[in-house]
Amino acid sequence: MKGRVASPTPQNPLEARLLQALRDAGLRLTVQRRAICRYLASTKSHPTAQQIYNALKDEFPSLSLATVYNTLDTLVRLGAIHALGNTGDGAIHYDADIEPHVNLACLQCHRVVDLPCEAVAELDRKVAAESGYRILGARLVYYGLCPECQRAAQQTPSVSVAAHH
Amino acid sequence: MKGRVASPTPQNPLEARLLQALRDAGLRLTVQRRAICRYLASTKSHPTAQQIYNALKDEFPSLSLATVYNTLDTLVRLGAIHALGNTGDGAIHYDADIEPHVNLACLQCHRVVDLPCEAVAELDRKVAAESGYRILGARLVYYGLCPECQRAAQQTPSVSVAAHH
DNA sequence: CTCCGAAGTTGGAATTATTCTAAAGTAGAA
DNA sequence: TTCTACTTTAGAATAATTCCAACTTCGGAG
Ligand SMILES: [Mn+2]
Ligand SMILES: [Mn+2]
Ligand SMILES: [Zn+2]
Ligand SMILES: [Zn+2]
Repeated sequence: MKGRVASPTPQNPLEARLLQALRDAGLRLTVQRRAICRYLASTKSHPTAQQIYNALKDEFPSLSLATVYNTLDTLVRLGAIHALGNTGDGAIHYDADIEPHVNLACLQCHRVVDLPCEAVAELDRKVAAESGYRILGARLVYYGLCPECQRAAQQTPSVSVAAHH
Repeated sequence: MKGRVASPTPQNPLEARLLQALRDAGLRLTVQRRAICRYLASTKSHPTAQQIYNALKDEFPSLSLATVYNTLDTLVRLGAIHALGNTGDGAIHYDADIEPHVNLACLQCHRVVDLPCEAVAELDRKVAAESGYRILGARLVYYGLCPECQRAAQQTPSVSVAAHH
């Protein structure tokens, strides 16, 4: 049968990689960490800590936002996920996909999408070889206005780039 | 003679570009904005708002931190400088050099240095051509431990990556 | 040259994402 | 099962950034 509550070996390879990173570091695989890893691996939305918390609090009512922050920080320090930074909404967005690619962030709607790009792999190699740094992660983001928000801006040409208030 | 108080046409091409971006946008070239642009163009240190403020407050005692934030925001929105994000010190670092290059951020000492890289120009072109976004800026950062901080970490192997407190 | 309105600056208050804390819970080795 | 170091938790604390309303400055009209 396909019953049983939880699958000990996750099908999602992204999720498996995150859990393995925790294991390799000698850290415990708690329910909370599993849930956060599962959520990170399940979405391409580049979520913030608050978004992860909101997505999980129904299933795990005792989950604390502090745990989400702690886990994200741990995963970033392990190099298992990337911290892309703020996209205009004041919160840091995270990316569980560490395969070489470029991220496009919209300053208007705050969404982040991926752009496959072979040149990034070359970049990774060059940085690893020449920088002398111990690299933990990358933040490869181009920011601006997505196609939809550009259209929306044209229909309401009221505020120019110079306008503050 | 080489007297006179201020040079109307700055020698630094980076500074000239920042001022021209403000002019082109129809914005006023105030003393504060000039000073902030001059400082941004004068350093390769990828400063934060507070660092810029600290560097200028002796020369401009009335300068407000709010003005530094406003000006940085304006320059970012014009695409004249890049917002690289937080490097572990909780503050956003800015880069007045928008020529294609990679930035290396150290999570320990919070310094950011440049790594020239021709592959980035290709990346820029690809993103401009294929993304459909109106690109305002880029945040091309690899983060980790700089050579110096790696050495320091070896001599004090007390706290591993797993240690929180 | 003087006046006026828009744009810009200022200091301090307000906001809020993130971090800190100490107490309570639990994974996992033995 | 037992033990303990590692984790989680709720809430307080921190501090970067934004907001605000009053004041100043700039550049053009008259
Ligand atoms: Mn991505
Ligand atoms: Mn740089
Ligand atoms: Zn958008
Ligand atoms: Zn360092």
